[in-house]
Amino acid sequence: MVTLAEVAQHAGVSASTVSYVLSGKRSISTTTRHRVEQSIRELGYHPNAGARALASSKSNIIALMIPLRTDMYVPVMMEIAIAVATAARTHGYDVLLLTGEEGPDAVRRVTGSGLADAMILMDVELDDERLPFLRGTDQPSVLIGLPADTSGLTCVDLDFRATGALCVEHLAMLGHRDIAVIGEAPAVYERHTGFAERTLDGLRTRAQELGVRLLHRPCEGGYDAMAVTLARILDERPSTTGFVVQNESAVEPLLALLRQQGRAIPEDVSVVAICPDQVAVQASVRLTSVAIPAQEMGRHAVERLVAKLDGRGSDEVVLISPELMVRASTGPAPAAS
Amino acid sequence: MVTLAEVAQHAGVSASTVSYVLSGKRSISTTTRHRVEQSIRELGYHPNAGARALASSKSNIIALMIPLRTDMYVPVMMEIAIAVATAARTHGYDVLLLTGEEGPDAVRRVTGSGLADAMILMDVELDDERLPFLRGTDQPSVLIGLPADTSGLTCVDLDFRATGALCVEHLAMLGHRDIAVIGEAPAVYERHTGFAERTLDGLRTRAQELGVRLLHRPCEGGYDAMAVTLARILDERPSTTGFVVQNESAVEPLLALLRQQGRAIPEDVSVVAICPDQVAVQASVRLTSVAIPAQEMGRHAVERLVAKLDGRGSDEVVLISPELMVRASTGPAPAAS
DNA sequence: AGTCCCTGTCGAAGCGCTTCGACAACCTAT
DNA sequence: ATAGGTTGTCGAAGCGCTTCGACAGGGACT
Repeated sequence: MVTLAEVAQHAGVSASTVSYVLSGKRSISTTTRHRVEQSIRELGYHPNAGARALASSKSNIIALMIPLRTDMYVPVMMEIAIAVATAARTHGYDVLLLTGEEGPDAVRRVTGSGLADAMILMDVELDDERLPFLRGTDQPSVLIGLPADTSGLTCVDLDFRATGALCVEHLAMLGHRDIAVIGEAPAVYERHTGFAERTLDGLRTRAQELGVRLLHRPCEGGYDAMAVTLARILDERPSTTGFVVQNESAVEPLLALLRQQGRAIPEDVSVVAICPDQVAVQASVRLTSVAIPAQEMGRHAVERLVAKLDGRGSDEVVLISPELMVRASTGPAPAAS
Repeated sequence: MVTLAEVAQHAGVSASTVSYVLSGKRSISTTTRHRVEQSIRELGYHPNAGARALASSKSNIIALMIPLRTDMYVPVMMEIAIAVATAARTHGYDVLLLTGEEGPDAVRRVTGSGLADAMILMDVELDDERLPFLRGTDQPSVLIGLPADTSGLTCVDLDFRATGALCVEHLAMLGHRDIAVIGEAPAVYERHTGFAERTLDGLRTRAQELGVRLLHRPCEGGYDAMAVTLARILDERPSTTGFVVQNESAVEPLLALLRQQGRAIPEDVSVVAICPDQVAVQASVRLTSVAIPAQEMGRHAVERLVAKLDGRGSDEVVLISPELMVRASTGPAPAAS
């Protein structure tokens, strides 16, 4: 393993000079710089991460805490994770992957050991148990998701309340008066995941404002669960003509079931999905949808974090505005029969 | 930040003693140990990762290189990543997330800087450009996937050849004589991803042995692509009654299309999928499938790697035996009309 | 009583890097 | 010609930990 000292010797300069060439924190003559760079290349030198971290108390690592459960939005999570890793690299950071398993302990461990300089938390619950510790430390952090109390925190998220409102608006505008919401699995609501509740709030509020009737039903993904849920909904409100689907894995089953019952999309019923664009265009009907901008969220989170690490930027909540893309799954409500 | 020295002082022992309590590398009297542990708890001490890495030349970090592209098996990748992270933690390792973006350079960077003690590579191509370097270094590594030449490497993968064979066998046993294979997207074959080619090989070989006719067509995921592909297949071989689907995102579209054409599953046509169990049971028909054991692969990879790091274990190829689970999507071939 | 061997503890030497103060060497402005 | 600034380089201290050799004290032997 090549060390700084060896490079210095090879280039005929002192170790500190090499260090300054690397960091650029002091001016170095062009000749010397070139000579050092040459030696680095020839010897194939890579600075030792541990020594660096020890001497500078900076690890150049960002910890990313992803949820352990895979009961929702797996592709979204993955996409965010990749976006975070990619964005972090462009700023010279590597990403440490933590699963939610250890919970608050992981946060303490990583902070305490100086393993990472900062962290990004995903799947934040409204009253997340990791938050008190995060507020109490000066380790920079960014949440992807929105807890109930955001004071002293930086958060990045899609504006799910606006997303809900947007979906209702779109359907209402098309004349739908009875809208059913296929929500996330009950477990998601039970642990008070912010985005699910906010979406619902947005849906309800706007529905009320527009005088539209709304029926919300949580639903596990999959065909069978969707079949049961749909039957109940149509039983309770046969006049339903608009659907908003939040649970990605319920989308395709819903479409199949509706078709099977002889309800044409979008002639008889309209469906709006909240899902990644890729899902929306790959479905059996090109879905009118509000996209979940995973990439953008990941990138934003890293940028906020790097800003904090550089002493720029402060606590703030970044809500990304939802955009509704009209495709082939929504249309005017059928004339009342 | 609490240091070893502070703990030592608080406990009234020397720093080395605290270190030995932590590592257990020398015997320590029960009294002293308890006193030290008490101090550690009281002061909330966490060993500094950088210092540790520097002094011991071990980072206790495993690098995990995941593919950047998201054109296939996203949930599988995610599940593996989570399994790796979880398994690594139980062995005292953390996981560094690398995207394939940097390619071989990332391997060199991480190895050279001592950032990680070992690495796990996913999405290995048959003739992967990262392999030469991996062979040339003494950094332990495990591949998830199987390259063409496995000499000097440790690999973990599902036995995709056997998987292919198993699918054909099952259909042949049920009397199907004409089988169509819905493969991965063309791009996957173009970059010579091992698993896709091996599966195909397994399918073809067994088909020949059993005297069954096989038609293989790559297919992008999604509804429209599947529709085109299916039309071509049925045009070319109208007598097709068995399908093997490898591309996860083609499964549901295929089912929908078949139904739409009035072909009943499993009365008229049988479908075998190669996909995670979760997908198989959530589909609109409970699918007969060979599961991709993501968790198991991740766990295995970590265990092999830890064995190497402990000086146990050597290069070897672990092929997980496929298991075909019969569900509701396959049945006897219809009598020839 | 003396020898030998454990067991438990300590001190000190690094690990490879960053960073601070020092200081030649040179340039510019008096 | 001299004082005052720059600029480029160096030496040394130290980051917090691991680990090696040393050694005191106490049993178990001869």
